[in-house]
Amino acid sequence: MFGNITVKDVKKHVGSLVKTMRQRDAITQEELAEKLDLSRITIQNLEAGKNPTIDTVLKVFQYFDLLAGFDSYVANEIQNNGQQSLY
Amino acid sequence: MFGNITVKDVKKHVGSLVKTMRQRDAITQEELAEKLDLSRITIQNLEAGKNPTIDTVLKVFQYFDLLAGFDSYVANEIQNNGQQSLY
DNA sequence: CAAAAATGAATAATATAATATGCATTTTGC
DNA sequence: GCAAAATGCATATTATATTATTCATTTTTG
Repeated sequence: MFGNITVKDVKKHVGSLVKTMRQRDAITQEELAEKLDLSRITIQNLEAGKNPTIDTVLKVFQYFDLLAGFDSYVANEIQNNGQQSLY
Repeated sequence: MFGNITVKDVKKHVGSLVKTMRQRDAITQEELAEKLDLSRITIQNLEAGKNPTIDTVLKVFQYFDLLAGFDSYVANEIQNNGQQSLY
């Protein structure tokens, strides 16, 4: 089969999300980096789909108000998988 | 106000998710690490809410079949935020 | 179009994630 | 209860993410 998502794909998509949000708010990589106490290069690498730390990703998510939503997503997965279905 | 989710909180929750999935499948940290070509310490730190790379997180997600779902989540956020609402 | 700003990308230095090892504690299975 | 396995945690080393700097290219805007 094909259509299998790879880790690399997802990193690219996370980068695209950051770029999308940043452009929506019309701020530069430099401005975003300053606000989050990161360097412009880190933002650039993130947007380019490199391998950031989860801290970097979550700080950006927090800035764009995506953190609570992501947390809920994780909590939901725990709920769905923590206990085997009864059926 | 209170109830604000922090980056640290989310890292803890991601760690909890991994531990939950691993225990559901009844495999050890060592076994999971071997399968993903990571060390037991990396799995342990991940579960403990330390600061892993996104590669580590996504490899684990992939193993537990959470990767496509997460990718869809990201794609959805791009859709929701890429263009300002018309209303 | 021209100037300025922003981005992509490379190199080198620093900070830190990933790793190996060892040991104490906890959990599991008999 | 006891032995074995699994986990938590500490230190030291290695690999790599982050950073600073620089320059080429692209995009913006006046």
